[in-house]
Amino acid sequence: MSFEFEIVARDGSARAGILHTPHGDIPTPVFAPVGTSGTVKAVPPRDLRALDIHLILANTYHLYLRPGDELVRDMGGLHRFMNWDGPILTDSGGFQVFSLSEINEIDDHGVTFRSHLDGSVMRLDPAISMAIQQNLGADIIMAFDQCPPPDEREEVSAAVERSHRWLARCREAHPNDDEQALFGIVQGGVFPDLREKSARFVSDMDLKGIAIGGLAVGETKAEMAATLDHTLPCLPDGVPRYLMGVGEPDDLVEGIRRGVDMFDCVIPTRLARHGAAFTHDGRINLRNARFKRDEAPLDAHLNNYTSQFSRAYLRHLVVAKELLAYYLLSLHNIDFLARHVENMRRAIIEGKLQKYAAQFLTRFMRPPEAHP
RNA sequence: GUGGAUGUAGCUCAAUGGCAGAGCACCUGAUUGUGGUUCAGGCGGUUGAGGGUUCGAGCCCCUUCAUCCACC
Repeated sequence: MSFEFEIVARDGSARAGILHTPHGDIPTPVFAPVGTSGTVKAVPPRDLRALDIHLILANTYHLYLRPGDELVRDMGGLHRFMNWDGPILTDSGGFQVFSLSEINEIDDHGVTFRSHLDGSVMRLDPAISMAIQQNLGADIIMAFDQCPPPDEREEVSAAVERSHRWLARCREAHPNDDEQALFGIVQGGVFPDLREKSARFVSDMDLKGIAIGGLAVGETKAEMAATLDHTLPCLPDGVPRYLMGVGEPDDLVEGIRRGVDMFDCVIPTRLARHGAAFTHDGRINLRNARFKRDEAPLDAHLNNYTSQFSRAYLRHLVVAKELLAYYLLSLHNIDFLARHVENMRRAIIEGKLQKYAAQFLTRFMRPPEAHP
């Protein structure tokens, strides 16, 4: 059992690689759909395999609250529990503590909070997060960090220091990377000096992977790109870089062309729940009345299971709040992002990433009124 | 046929005789380390019809139409 990362091709700053994990190899760049409660909502493993998904993210915070990490452990671990035999990544639970729960107290040791489910008082700190993630048994686990608003310097600076101390404690609590690889997380908001400082600190920890956190949380796309420009050159070359919580199709382009290897995002399934779909001509909102009698499939340039249904029918399912709407749109949106990343991997190997990126962005970012 | 009640936005309903409103629906937009939510904005009216009183009527008076209920 090992976590080796091989880089198989480069195109400028972008890389294509293979990450070996106990549950299989992950071709990178890779996009990981996110699942609450240990499963990708509305899309079963059978479909994810059919879509050639190589990695999924499961949420530590959600599983900790329900059904509980010890139950998952007793049921044979997350892979067996959700019947997914491919690689799994768990987040630390920290982000949701800050975004979903009512914080009671944050101190240098950890966070006391109230569950958003039943209001009960809970505690999370580096050691607890490591223990939970060990019980869950994912292939890749994340350090417990603090993700503040990205543009308040004092708060960001304090969060960087705190996240660094917490990373050291995670390292102590999780010395064995053979079965589970621990990834550290770079913070620093939109401030270049803080990012550089954090990147160097995390790089010195000799981790199996390094994540860039604290982005896609309210800053502009230009700020995110600039932050990546400041951060990625400070990271070691031979270690996978993971941009957390990203993202939208254009963000994946910007990340990959700068050398990001891994992404996760809720957006394909969240958009599905909101009745929206990715297409090569941009995002569409199926609630729009203009699709009422549209017989075309969602995206003429992406053939998948959902293609056999008309936009008019899918719109009807969305408006009627039918469960099938969430399923079909999730399937389509996950497929869109997976194929998009796969195309970029192939383009890197062929030395044509910039050409692909330019063509993709030109179409995808066209103003809506120009769409067919 | 008699008595009573009710007629206001697509729907359900507000509005001392003083700028005709809300919720839902409909039409847009937002949502980036998951709760289908939520948020922001927009369209929407000859107050059933006709007449009268009044400075001013959705509201008061008369006529009429429609719907519902009760009783012949």
